Amino acid sequence: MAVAGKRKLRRPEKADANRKGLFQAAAYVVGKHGYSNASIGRITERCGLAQGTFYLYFDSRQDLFDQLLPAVGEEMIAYVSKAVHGSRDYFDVERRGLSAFFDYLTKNTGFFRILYESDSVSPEATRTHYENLARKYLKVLERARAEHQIRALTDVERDVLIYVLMGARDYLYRNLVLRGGADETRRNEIVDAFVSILRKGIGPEQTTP
Amino acid sequence: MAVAGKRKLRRPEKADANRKGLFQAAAYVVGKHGYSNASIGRITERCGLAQGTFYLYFDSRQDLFDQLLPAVGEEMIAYVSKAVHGSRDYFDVERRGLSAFFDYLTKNTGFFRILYESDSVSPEATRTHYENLARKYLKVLERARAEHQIRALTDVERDVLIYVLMGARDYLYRNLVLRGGADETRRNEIVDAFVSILRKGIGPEQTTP
Amino acid sequence: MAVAGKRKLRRPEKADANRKGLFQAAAYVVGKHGYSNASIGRITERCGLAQGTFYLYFDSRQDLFDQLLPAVGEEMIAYVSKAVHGSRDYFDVERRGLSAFFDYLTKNTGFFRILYESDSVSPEATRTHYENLARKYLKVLERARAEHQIRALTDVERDVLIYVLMGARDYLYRNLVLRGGADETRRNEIVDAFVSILRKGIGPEQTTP
Amino acid sequence: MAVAGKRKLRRPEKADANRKGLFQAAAYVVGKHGYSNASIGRITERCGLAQGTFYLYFDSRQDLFDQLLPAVGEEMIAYVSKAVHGSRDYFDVERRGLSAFFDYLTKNTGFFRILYESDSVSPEATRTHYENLARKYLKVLERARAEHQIRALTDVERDVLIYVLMGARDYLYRNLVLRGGADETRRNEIVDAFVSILRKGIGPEQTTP
DNA sequence: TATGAATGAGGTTTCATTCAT
DNA sequence: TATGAATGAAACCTCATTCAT
Repeated sequence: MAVAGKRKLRRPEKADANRKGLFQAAAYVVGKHGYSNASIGRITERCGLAQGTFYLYFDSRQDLFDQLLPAVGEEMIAYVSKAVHGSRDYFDVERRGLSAFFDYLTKNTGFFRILYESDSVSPEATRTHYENLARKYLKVLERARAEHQIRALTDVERDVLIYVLMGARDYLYRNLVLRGGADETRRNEIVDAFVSILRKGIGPEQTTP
Repeated sequence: MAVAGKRKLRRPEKADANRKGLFQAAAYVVGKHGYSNASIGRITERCGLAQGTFYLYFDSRQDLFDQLLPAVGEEMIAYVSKAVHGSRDYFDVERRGLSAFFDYLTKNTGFFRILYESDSVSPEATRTHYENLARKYLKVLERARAEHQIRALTDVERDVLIYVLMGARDYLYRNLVLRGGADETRRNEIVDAFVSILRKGIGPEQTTP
Repeated sequence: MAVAGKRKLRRPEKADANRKGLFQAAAYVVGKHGYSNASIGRITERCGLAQGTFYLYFDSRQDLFDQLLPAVGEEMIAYVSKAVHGSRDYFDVERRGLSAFFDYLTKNTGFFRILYESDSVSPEATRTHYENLARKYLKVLERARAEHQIRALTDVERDVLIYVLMGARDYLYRNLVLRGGADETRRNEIVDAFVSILRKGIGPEQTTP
Repeated sequence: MAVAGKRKLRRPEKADANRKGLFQAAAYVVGKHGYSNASIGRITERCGLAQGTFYLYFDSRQDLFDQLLPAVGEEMIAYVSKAVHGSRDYFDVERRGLSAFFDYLTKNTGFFRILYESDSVSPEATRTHYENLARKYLKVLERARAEHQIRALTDVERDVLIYVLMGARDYLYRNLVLRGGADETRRNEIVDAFVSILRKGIGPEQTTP
């Protein structure tokens, strides 16, 4: 006690801590039980606050839900961004990116559920998240093209590509990694196969005469 | 009365009708209000049955949810299958398939929600649905390969491809068609762009010396 | 049990009984604790039903409050009407009416509170009640005039009179009877004094030269 | 700073200002939303104080309510008193008094609600208010009698009269002015009709042989 | 087989009051 | 003296499920 000093939080710091605590608790609870079972009671209990306190930080349960995915989404994006830093070329970015995505979701299974249920609970939040994501993809693709690492794409091809890439990460994780229970070796195979298809497509072999 | 006959449904027929009625009502209500707001009351009201009657056909609300997506999913699959019948080659199948998928979801916006929320409400049902779908894709791919319309794929490439295709349909519809409000022209462009990427990939152009 | 027969209520009878039971319980609870403390829990507990059952008979708490005063008001009006039946003339009607009103409120102290708080809780209900009452007064006054028991009144005088009469009953009860704790003798004096003022007014005596 | 002086309120002055500010805010909030919706939060917010500060000036919410009506009631009484000053005779006092009462309530609709709901929230406050009022009436009547402007009244007649007058103001305002939406002309008619009834009563005309 | 009244747990939200700052 | 974050007890309402008819 005499030693302390550090442990005591000033008023505004405490407020920040509570807010963050509620976000974390919400992420945990929604990730584990789904939005519809994420009651205020469960959330506040988990971070040691009273139910009423919740309303000092959020207008309503919906208000929290509207902010949840964008908040946790940034974290995921940051994780993946960091992982792809220093890649050799565009296809290396995709390889590392998909791999890091698998990693992140494996470690944060909750994020998975937050993401997938968000669409029905808060379309707005979902839209924001996907826009954040799309912006990221766009930047990467533009640079890749500038450096002639990928072929020229029409505008619509580029838009389509962005969502194909997003969808791929999602579906590959859900169906092959999570449901398929893929170990590291298998995950690497998956990643390689994906990059191979992405690079070459699946058109028939050119028979050079 | 004893004479009657035509108009009156026999016992098992009536039971079947009720069961089907409940499914349809559930599809409508879940599609419109989401699983969590699909109360037994709303569902039974919509098909003119009493609340209690529900439990003669389903063990519980969950039991219904576990059966709902596979049931309505078959319809969607049938719709798409029919649309691709008579295609020229594999890429024509993909073209028509994606187009038909867009059509179906545009006409049956309810299906959309049943599908996307299903994952959190009944993972089992979702798994079944995606398995049905994967089987379909597999058959098509095998035949395409047999007829040399696509290049040779490793086993893992084939698995990856299947889920990339599924994810693409999902994400393209959600983000470009639905959210983007694409008209028919734009939808055709999207479909073409997708098939083009699928066929050729996005690797850099080969510069022939 | 073998004897029974009478005790068992048929379905629709029971529904009626429940509805009436809720009304009575509500009248009691509101009369005793006021509208704002008349929780659904208290009301249903008092008539031995579950909280949820309440909503089979009323859309909401407000819905009940919107119906409460008119319902109990009719009872009061009927009580007073019966008491004035067979009066000698108009002033006898007023005398007996006021007396009966005092009686009714003394026996049903709850009514008092239901009436006075109703204005802020359900203006609609209050309006309905006062309209019912005004109609009653009007009829009595018209007949009194037809039989030349009161002097000719202008239209606005008649309107004013009606509300003066209503207000008098209210204020005399509240201030002299209830608060003043009047016994029967005193109550009779009050009634007589009121009728005397009503009949003669308070203008200065005519000094006949 | 040390120099200052004028603008800064001394300690007790500031306390007084806060107290008065809370009263005013409470009058506004109760008048607009009713007692049951007059939360401490709303009241303090309106006068720019913190919630906790409330408890430096009042023991509890109830404590405030117990003082509110008498406080604002004085203002109304003062308004009416001023308006009747200089009247010709007693009936002129009643005429001007009723008229001023209508005026005051029309301008201060909030007072209306404070008054009518007060009975259930704080019977004590209500009693005090009506006693203040009754004293006023008594004085006026005594002088009127002394000057032979009204006929002789028994003690009980006088008591009854006081509450009939009070009830009349209340009911006429509520039902004919407020609900009836009376304009100035109509209001004057109402006032005149009331005074006429008050003066002459409604007994049948004397037919002088 | 079919009904629908009845249940009661559980959810979100409000708010008077306290207390460390 | 003044603050406002924190509390936690209700309150209203919904709904899956049961069961007597």
